[in-house]
Amino acid sequence: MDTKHRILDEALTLFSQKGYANVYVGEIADRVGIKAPSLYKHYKNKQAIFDAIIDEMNRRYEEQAGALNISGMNPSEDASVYMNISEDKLVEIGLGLFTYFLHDDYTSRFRKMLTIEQFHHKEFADIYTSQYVDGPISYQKMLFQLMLSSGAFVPADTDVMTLQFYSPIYMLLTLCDRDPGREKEALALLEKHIRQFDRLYGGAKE
Amino acid sequence: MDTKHRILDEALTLFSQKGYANVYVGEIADRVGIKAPSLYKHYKNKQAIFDAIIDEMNRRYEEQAGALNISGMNPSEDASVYMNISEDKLVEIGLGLFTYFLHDDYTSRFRKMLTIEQFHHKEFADIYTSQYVDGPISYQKMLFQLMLSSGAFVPADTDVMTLQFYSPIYMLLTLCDRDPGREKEALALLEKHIRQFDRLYGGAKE
DNA sequence: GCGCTTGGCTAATTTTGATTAGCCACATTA
DNA sequence: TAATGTGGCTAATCAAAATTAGCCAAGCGC
Repeated sequence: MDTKHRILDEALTLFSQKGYANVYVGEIADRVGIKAPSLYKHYKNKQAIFDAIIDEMNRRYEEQAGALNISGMNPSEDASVYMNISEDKLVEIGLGLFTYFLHDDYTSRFRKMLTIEQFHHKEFADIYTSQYVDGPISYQKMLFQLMLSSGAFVPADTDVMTLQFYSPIYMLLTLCDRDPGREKEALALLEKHIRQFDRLYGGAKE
Repeated sequence: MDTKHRILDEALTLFSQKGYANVYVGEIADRVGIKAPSLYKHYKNKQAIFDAIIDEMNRRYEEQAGALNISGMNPSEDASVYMNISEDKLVEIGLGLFTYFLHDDYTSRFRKMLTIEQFHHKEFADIYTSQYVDGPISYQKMLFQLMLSSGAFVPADTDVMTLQFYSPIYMLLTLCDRDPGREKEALALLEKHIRQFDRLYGGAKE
């Protein structure tokens, strides 16, 4: 009954490992436990499977963007919540973001697929950038602005602060995508980074 | 006469845009200005073209590593050269690295190819990591250690310092690979980052 | 209990792209 | 200048994958 979803799921896994062109429909079928021609009962052709993955991705993206708008853009109710954000809290935020991105089942496979296809399809490049660069950065920036305005940090350019906070997360994320064995090392380094970050910028605290 | 090189060159360009599997030998031939079967006068098959690119890449890599060994690993002659490294000098180093990586004709295409193929071939993942993560980081780290030991910076964990210095360069590099239109913005941000970095860590200076 | 839809299968068929065969012109050289 | 090697071309051929045809069983609504 949900063979249709299983197909998408296995296809995404394969596309994220080998890229669209290296995956044969027979391979997808195998994983699902059916024969290749049966796939065509569910999708018009290979391309349609790919497109369905993109659609699903867009759906989730909008869903998530919506959620962020509610919880993120509107915390003006009480900015002081952020004032006393502790070093530990910052570590939690940073490592949480990293861990979520790295391990979330869907997200991580999708990110790898985007990585592989980004230079081929412009739309993928755009999605990638908004999802893994501009998105997180604008969210973090908003946080830092709040924290700054409530005096939690030494005054500084928030663009730079955000860049400095986030880019290690990003770099280590892509590193672990390539080599999952280095996750532990990455986490340790990331924690040191964030504590150091807090020390460098948090001079004005308490 | 040097059709053989032209083939490699065009192939690399195409592989870096679409990935090995999406490039047809006829396409490479077209670009070179010959017919597909003529390619086989120069290379045994498509795979051989690919392999030749890798070989060439390895050749350059070793060449470059050799050069670094001479100019980089052995500057113990006079560490004090680094003591007074100025903010401007640091900016120059950072932006120089960024600009070189981004624009060097061969390097940039090769990096994109690695990006596309990294999850498919483990060897590529390794090359990528050593070339764009571990390599630059260990080099930078060495620099910072020298600078620290000569008192140019406030004492700090060099792993973290290096991570913080380099990862913005890395992130913006991959951003510009995806979207060259953002180079100017990236450069400006990077310069601000490095000046800020210097301010944060350089407290002990002069 | 019958006609219909769903989703699976096997056995073609088609397409596409890589590769080979075999011919030819030109240049080099013994 | 004949022999040979090089690098190009057109016209096959091959192989691999995608896709289609056509059959069948199970489930289901009337």
